[in-house]
Amino acid sequence: MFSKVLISDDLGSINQGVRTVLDGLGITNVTQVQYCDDAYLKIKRAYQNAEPFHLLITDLSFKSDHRTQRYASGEDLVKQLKQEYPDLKVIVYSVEDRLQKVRTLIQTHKADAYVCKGRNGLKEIDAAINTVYGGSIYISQQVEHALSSNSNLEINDYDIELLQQLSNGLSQDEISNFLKSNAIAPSSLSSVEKHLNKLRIQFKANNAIHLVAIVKDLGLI
Amino acid sequence: MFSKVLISDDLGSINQGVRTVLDGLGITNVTQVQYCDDAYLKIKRAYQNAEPFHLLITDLSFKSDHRTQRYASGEDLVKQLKQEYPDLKVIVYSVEDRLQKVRTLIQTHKADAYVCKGRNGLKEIDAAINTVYGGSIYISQQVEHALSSNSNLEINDYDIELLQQLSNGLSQDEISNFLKSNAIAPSSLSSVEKHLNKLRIQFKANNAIHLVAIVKDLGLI
DNA sequence: TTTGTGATTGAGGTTTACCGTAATGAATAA
DNA sequence: TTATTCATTACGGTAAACCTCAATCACAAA
Repeated sequence: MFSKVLISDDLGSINQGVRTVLDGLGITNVTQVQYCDDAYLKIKRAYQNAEPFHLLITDLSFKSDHRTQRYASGEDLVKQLKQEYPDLKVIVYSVEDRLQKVRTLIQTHKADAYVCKGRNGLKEIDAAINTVYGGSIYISQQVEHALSSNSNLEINDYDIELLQQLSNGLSQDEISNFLKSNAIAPSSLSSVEKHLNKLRIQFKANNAIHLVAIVKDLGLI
Repeated sequence: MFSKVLISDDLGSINQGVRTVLDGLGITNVTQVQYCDDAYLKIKRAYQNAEPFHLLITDLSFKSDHRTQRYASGEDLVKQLKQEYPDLKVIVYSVEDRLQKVRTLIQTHKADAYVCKGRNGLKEIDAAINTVYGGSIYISQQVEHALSSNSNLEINDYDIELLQQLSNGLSQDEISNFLKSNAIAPSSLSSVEKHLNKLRIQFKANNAIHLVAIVKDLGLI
C-alpha cells in the first residue's frame, strides 16, 4: 500500500475526512496542504530529498485569497505534476461532475482516479486508493460514462475558442478579425458562421444565445 | 449557548468538521443528517415532542440521488423552516458566494447567518454561532457587502424571467408572445427590447449573448 | 381638473445573425 | 494527369437584433 500521501484541499474539514480513510488503510505518513502551490513545493522537495510522495489526493477548485498562486486550480497542479513526476499517482476528489472535466483530467493530464465528492465520497476514496495502488484507473460511477467512446462530442479547441469569444461579447465579425490577428485558421466570417452553425445543431440550440447558455451549463467554457 | 443543534450537509466529512467546532463550544447534543427532508422531519418531530432544536447549520446544494426529496436545496429547506418555526436559528454554510444568494437567504428567507466554506470556514462557524446566539446576524467578510445598499442591483423577477427565457433560446419576439400568453405585463416586443437593453447597459454587455454569459456567471439564472 | 412624469407601445431604419448556394483551394485516389 | 472529396471562402437574401424617435397610457402631484 502507499506509505506517503499528500492531501490538497482548501477546506480543512474535508482533509480531515480523507485522513480518516487513510488511517483505516494503515497509512500514517500523511501531509495536508490548503494551497496548490504548497502541494507542488512539498512534492518537489520530497522528490529532491529522495523521499517522494507516492500519492496525491487533490481537489479541483480552490478559493482564491490574498496569497497569489502559481497554480490556481487543481487541474493546473495535476497537469504540471504529471509531466514532471509521471510515477506520482494522483486521485482527483471534486464536487465537479462535468464529463468534459473528467475526460480532460484522465485522458489528457493522466490522473489516476476521479472521485466525486458526495454522500459516499469517502467510501469511494477508499476504493479509489486500492484501485490506483493496483495500477488501474478509478472513476466514480456517476461519471464513469465520461470515457465511453459513444459519448464522443467531437468538440475541439477551435470550437471552444469560438464559444469562448462568443460568450465574451464579440460579434461573429469581430471573432473573425480576432482569429486573423491571432493567426488562427480558419478565420473568415463565413467559416465562423459555419462552425457555430455546426455547434448549434450539435447542441440542439435555437440560436447563439441558447448555444452559449447550454455550453456554459455543460461547463465547456 | 445553544444546547441542541442539527447539522445538515450531504458530505459527511464536513459534518465532522462542524461537529468538532460544536464540541469546542461545549455543545454535545448534536444530530447530523445528509438530506434536507431528513432535516425537516427531525426538526418537526423534535418540536412536536417539545424538545425543539435551537440551531440548524445547513449547506445549500445537495447532490440528488435515488431518494426523491421534497426539499431539493438548502434554500427550500430554510424558507419552509423559517416560516413554520421563526424561533429556530439558521446558519447557512455554503461554498456559494453569489451576493444574490446571500441577499435572498438573509433578507427574504430570514436566515441568521451566512458563512462561506473556505480555508477559515470552521473559524467563521465558531464566530457565527456566537453572534447568532447573541441575537445578531453573521455574514462572512467576503460577502458582507451583499447587504450594503449601494450594491443595489435593482434586478427584479421580471428581469430574471426575461433572462431566463432568453437563455432558453427564445427570440425576443417569442418572449413577447410568451409574456402575453402568461399574462405578464409589459409584454410588447418593444418593452422586451427596452428591458433587455437596460440590462445590457447595467451589466456592461456588448450584446444579448454576452449578457446571458455574464448573468450565468453571476448565478442570477 | 390639469400637469407632469415615467412606463409602455409602436414604427422607422441600420446592423448583425442566419441560411443557402456557389466558387476556390488543398489533398488524395484513379 | 484528371477526378473526387472536403474544408474554406465568398456572396446574397431573409430574419432577427439593435437603436432612435414619437405616441400613448397610467398615475400622482399641483
